[in-house]
Amino acid sequence: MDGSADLLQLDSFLPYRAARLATALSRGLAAQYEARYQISVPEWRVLVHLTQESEISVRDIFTRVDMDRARVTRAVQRLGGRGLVSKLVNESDRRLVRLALTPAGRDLAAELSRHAMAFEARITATLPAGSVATLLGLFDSIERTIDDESVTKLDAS
Amino acid sequence: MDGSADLLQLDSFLPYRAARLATALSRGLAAQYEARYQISVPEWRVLVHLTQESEISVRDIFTRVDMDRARVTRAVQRLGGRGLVSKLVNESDRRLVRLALTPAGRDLAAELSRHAMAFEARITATLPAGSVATLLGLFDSIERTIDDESVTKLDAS
DNA sequence: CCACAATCATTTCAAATGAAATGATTGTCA
DNA sequence: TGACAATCATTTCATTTGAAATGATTGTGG
Repeated sequence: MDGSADLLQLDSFLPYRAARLATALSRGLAAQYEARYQISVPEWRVLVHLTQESEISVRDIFTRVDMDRARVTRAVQRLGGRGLVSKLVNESDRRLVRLALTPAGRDLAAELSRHAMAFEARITATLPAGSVATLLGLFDSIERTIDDESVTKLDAS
Repeated sequence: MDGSADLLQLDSFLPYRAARLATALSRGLAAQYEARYQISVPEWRVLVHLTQESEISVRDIFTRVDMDRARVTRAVQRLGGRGLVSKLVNESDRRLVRLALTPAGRDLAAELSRHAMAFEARITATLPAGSVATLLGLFDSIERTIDDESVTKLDAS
């Protein structure tokens, strides 16, 4: 009856802490590449994603990388203008675009990857062994639960 | 010598996964209140922060809540216009503003808190016991390491 | 085969964002 | 005390964002 249960503790509230962590990591990482290579966060994501597989479409990227279509399109435009990414029409389905790294883009992406891995290594070096695996596993679980929740809602409508 | 070490695996890259998790949680939470109460994410943060302590300034909020001054100012303006937050001049230092919840703001904040806690409970219910404490502890460590890193850089300049 | 829905990428446009400038007030130190 | 730096909140302005509209192409049911 003391009412304490209806006061949210922001500092231990997971969505808020996740947002704070993501911002801190994103800023820390961007400090490694933004000024030096003139690459924005959306551009970084597109470049690194193109490293994973070649010959993919705009849709392939934005469904996996948590950016909407417009953001991917604009990042690709800037990267294309700098000769880092090539755009060809997919002849078997002319609605799709075939994106790929140019040689210059591949070089830059490799450079960015090195900085990114070094940054992550510095961050995780201070954590107990196995922490990253623990984090990734919990992140997976949480994302699945959120997906289920929104699907459930859609069903009810 | 096979070169695999210089390819970043995006799906297990902590900054990327943290960003994805934060977006998913933020969207899932916002779905609980945005449409129903006409409250944006920055407004939500200001309201809930005002729940923690009363009589605080714009600066108090944006230093703790990971939004810049302009964003806090604008959120407060909207909340003030709806009669949810009051703004008074701090007489002991007339540069500062004394922000506080109005009775209507207090009611709404309590309502939002309930939804938020219920949402978090649904998310964490599926996780192993103690997971949230583990997550928060690791988040703390990572944030400290990032702070140290940027401080180190400033020292060198 | 052909109308119509669906999908893809881009563009448009209004709103949000954040860095820098501004105005007001307070702290400092000579 | 009085000039000057520092701090607070707000505003300005150029850029970014994302929802919706558009145009182009492909899938589908009759």
